[in-house]
Amino acid sequence: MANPGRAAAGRGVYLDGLNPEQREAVEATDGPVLVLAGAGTGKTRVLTTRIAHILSLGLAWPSQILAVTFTNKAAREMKERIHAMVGEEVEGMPWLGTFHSIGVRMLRRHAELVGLRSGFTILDTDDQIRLLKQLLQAENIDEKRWPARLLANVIDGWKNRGLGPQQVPAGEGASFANGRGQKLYADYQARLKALNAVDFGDLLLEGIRLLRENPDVLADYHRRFRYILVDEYQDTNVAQYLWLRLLAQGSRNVCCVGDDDQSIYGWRGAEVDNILRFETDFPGAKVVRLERNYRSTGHILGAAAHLIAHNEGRLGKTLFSEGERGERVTVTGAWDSQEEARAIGEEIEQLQRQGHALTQVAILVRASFQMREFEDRFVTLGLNYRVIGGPRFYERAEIRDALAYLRVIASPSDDLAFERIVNVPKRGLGDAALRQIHDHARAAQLPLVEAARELVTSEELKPKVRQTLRDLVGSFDRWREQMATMPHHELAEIVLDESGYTEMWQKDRSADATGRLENLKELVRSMEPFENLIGFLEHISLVMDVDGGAGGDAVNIMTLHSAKGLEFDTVFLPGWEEGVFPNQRALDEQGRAGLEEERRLAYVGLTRARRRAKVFFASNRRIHGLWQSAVPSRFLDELSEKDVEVTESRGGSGWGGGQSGRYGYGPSRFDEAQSFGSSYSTPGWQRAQARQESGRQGAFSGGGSVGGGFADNRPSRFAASEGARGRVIEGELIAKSTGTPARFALGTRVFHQKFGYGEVTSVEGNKLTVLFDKAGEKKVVDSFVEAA
DNA sequence: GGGCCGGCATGTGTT
DNA sequence: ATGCCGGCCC
Repeated sequence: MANPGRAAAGRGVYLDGLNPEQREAVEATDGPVLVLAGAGTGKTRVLTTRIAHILSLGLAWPSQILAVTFTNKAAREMKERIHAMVGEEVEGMPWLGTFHSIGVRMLRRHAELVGLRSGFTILDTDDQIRLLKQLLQAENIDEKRWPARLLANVIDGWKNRGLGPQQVPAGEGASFANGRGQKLYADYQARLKALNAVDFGDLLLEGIRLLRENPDVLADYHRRFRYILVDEYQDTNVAQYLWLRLLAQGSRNVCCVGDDDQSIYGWRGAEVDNILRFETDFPGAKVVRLERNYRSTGHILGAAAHLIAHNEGRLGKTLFSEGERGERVTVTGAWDSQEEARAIGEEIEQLQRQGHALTQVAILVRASFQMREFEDRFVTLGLNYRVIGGPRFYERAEIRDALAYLRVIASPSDDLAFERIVNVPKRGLGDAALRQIHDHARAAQLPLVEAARELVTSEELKPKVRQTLRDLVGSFDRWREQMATMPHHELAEIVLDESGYTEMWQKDRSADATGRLENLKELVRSMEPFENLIGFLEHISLVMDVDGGAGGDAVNIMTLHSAKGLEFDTVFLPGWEEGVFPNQRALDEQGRAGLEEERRLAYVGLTRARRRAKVFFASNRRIHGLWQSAVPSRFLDELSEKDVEVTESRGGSGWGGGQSGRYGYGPSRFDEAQSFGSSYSTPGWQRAQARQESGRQGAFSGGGSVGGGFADNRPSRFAASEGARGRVIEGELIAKSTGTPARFALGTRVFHQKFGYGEVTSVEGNKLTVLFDKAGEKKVVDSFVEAA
């Protein structure tokens, strides 16, 4: 099977350093393979090395490999890593990307076969909902009772399961608006076709239809794709599974990598069953388990393993590590959520004093409302933090408005974009005018812009409205002409200016207006690298993400969901209370399945930690403005005792337990408060109080600009810095092991504020291991020591 | 057409 | 407690 000619060049160099299981997964190129890759077992490495291996053996050309991921970030990383291994060839991997980007690629090539034209637009959630709203209005459905948002979810759910309007089970079509769900779905699809548009779900669903209804096209892809690789297989939904299965029927060389224990997206349509059933779906499949963990210490793995063992219906893996056992997982109770935040803040300051980088610390919460407490606390302490996740750049209203202008310029038939900005800024083209344009468009079978163009030559509109609309149409014509002669980012600036859009925000005196103007500038800047406007718009319809700078040294705050795939030295896991985590709604709506997914989420959280995992719970928490007392999470009891240390909250008031049984399960070893003395006079507490008084200036002037935390009406450092940055990506979170020249050589004598004098015994990028004369061996970041 | 008030929900979130 | 949306009034 190997092609000796190509294999000769540097054979197997890339295989060095793989463990036997990883190597097995890489080398099993033929037939179906399922790689069950536990947390921190080198999953990405296996995937990328496998591709390098296939290329290096000459088994396939880069263009003959289909490699799918869920996120752009994952695709980007994979590209980079393959590139590092095999060089230029990766440029020729046109089929490495997200399910959706590959879906678009296929649909654009064969658009006419599914009733589209090749230049179809891709609607995002916002457009989708506005469209559905129109349909609901047309049907006279009470939007209060049946919100468009809900319908969008219902339709997405159907699409996730690979169901077209005709395939919706009868009972379910009735579930929305008294049985009108299915009809609305059908109407919606018809509207999309009329608009020459698709939504995200269609990118797969129409892809499936394309392959099913056109055997020649399918056969073509079968010939093309000699190898198929899928990342995060546990997150695939039914539609993705069907799509993959169709394509994999060709070569049958399909390799899926995933971890059933990390399936946390069931609520979004992911089917754990896909991974559980792999061997049935692909008979003769080889299953490789990666269980050797390179990330976490023994105690962390032990606690996580014991927890996840409470789930049924797993494929079963047991992670092991050859590293040290390390520190036990700590469990700390606090009186309320404020004390929890205070205790965590103190532990972080402690770590900071010991020389730990804040980028290596993360707080992982179940729900975003928990973040606020930490933000407040950290602002008070002057501790830098960054919130990862949250509203994304391209979802901001001002960005979407600006994009709508550009969309209308690029494709005059984009009615949804036109509707969005026809009266933004306010120019007197309200509902009445828009309705007239709509009516004419429907009668004349024209896009809205064209209908408007005709309408202004008639007497139908009021003179004032007619003039405004004529000007607007004229502006779009002018901008469209300029598109040919002018760099697109300059055009964007002109459009925002001449349309009055920039001015609208300049006049706006609300607190976030400056931030929005910043965002618009950032948008214009982000357009520069693209070849032209069309290219830019195509990119952002699929990549609703912007690379934010990594920012300075700051604590990472994010949800457990967005932490998947990341790792940190120290992980704080607050809010382990019944109702919060496991989340009550997950239990109510999904029962046992919901509980198991919550448990997997806990497992994901624990396994993000390399060296320290610190779990917290509070007895009282304010939820929706009401103080509620809570019971420690059942997950606490599911951590193995030998791996856990129950510590005292620094605030020291314990949690006043004794409320177990409220949720109908047994007593907990965390019910009793006896291990928590009331020690309000601990040094930490005194210091915290001192800080609260004197430390205020630190909150506002302290350190880098990463910290946000100002609520809406406070000075907009938040909006201007963090706000513009949006999502932060993984890249910088892991300490660099190469690249930066080491500041200290082995054997150098150094001095550390806390540990005193010592000698460098190992160097890993910016991380040093130092044998201190008094304090013994410690790992420190190089910026915290100086040459002695 | 614009601004104010009241009702309602308020898990996780990629493409 | 808080924010968002829709309805209602000027």
